Amino acid sequence: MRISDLSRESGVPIPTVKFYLREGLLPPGQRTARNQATYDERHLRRLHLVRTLAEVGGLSLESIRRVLNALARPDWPLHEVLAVAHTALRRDETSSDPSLPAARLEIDTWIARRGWNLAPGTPAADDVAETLVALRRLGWDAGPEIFDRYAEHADAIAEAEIAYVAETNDPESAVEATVIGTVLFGRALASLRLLAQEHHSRKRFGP
Amino acid sequence: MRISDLSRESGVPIPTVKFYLREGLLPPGQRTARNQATYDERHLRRLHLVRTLAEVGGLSLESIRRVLNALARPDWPLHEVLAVAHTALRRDETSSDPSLPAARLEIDTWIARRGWNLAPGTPAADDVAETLVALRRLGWDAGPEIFDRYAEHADAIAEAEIAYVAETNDPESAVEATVIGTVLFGRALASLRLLAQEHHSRKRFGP
DNA sequence: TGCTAGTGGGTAGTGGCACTATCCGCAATA
DNA sequence: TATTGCGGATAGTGCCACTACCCACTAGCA
Repeated sequence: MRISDLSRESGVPIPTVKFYLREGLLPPGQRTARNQATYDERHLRRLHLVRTLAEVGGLSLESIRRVLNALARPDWPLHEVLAVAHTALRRDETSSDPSLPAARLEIDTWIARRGWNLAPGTPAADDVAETLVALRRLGWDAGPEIFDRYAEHADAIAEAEIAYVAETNDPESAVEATVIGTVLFGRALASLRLLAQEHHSRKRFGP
Repeated sequence: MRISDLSRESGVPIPTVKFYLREGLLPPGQRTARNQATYDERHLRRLHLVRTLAEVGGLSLESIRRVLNALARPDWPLHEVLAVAHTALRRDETSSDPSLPAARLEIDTWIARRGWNLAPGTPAADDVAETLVALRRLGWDAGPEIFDRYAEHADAIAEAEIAYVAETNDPESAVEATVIGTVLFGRALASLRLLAQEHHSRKRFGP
């Protein structure tokens, strides 16, 4: 399989494939001559993965690079991989709102009350704190309890998801399923929420 | 309130405020002279909203513009506003995968089986179909039922959300709450899922 | 053997997005 | 009166994700 086959099978233009190779998002092919190399199914699969994470998941190439590093370590314990994937998925900017540390403490207390056992400093908790700060800035008189219902459902969803990957025996598949699942089902959940909103909105207010 | 006050109160640099004014994301102030104008609380609030949708919600300025158009029509029936908000929130690219129409049909059938009553051609359903296509391209042998559990929870969440805005009497607040809630609680739900994943992963595999 | 399409590798250029800088004549304020 | 700030306009910046072009070289066919 040469670069043109890779391009045709995946629908990704050749210059872009070359770009991914340069950027290290795609490992180099097997060299057969000074200016020739062959690629295999794994390259094609990786190319699909990169494109899917970028287009469906909306990740930056930098985030994708970090996620792929997690994939390169299938020997890691699964919860390490999950942590790396979660960190990789975070967008990098940090809003430096002065009231964020206080909100973060509130969220930490609330998390503890929920009985969730998390590594201290988990990045996703910052996102929740940031959302709380944003709500207040927009005039909502909200405490962390406003997220209770969401947390309830998130817990049920996550429990099933973790149970699912725990069933998988092959560690490499488990790692990949974790990364793909985190991104793709995250997107699916968001879309399904919108669909459900539309359904209930129609039921209540619709024609 | 002059432009410098607006900037100081919001933390947004003056050139950026000017930029938002030019782009129509912020309505012009009350002119008091050829080169003077005053702004009020509503401008500050709008500025906060634009920044929050951009930074926390990750929306493009183009999406924000569309969302703001929905806000400009508080007389609309709420399910219209919701539809506009949902359309505005979609990222604009359309993956032209050849197997997407078929997947879309599968999703439509599945939606009907669920008993969800939706406008035909709802954009969010395309996103679900796209996710299904992506999963298959990555080797998952999946049908729409793979989303069953997510749909279950999304339904419960959305029902509570719609019930909440239905309680609000002031139509203007209801519209704004709808837009803010759709974006911010969407983000919160995603983060909470990651937190819950970490909790359950630790419980099962952790130290 | 000769010919041409294709290849890997490198450098440079492109387009879009979200700002950011600078300049101008005028207004406000000390 | 002098300085600071304002609004409006035009132009420039930095980043990101490609995309174009060029080169010497190779594969595959005539």
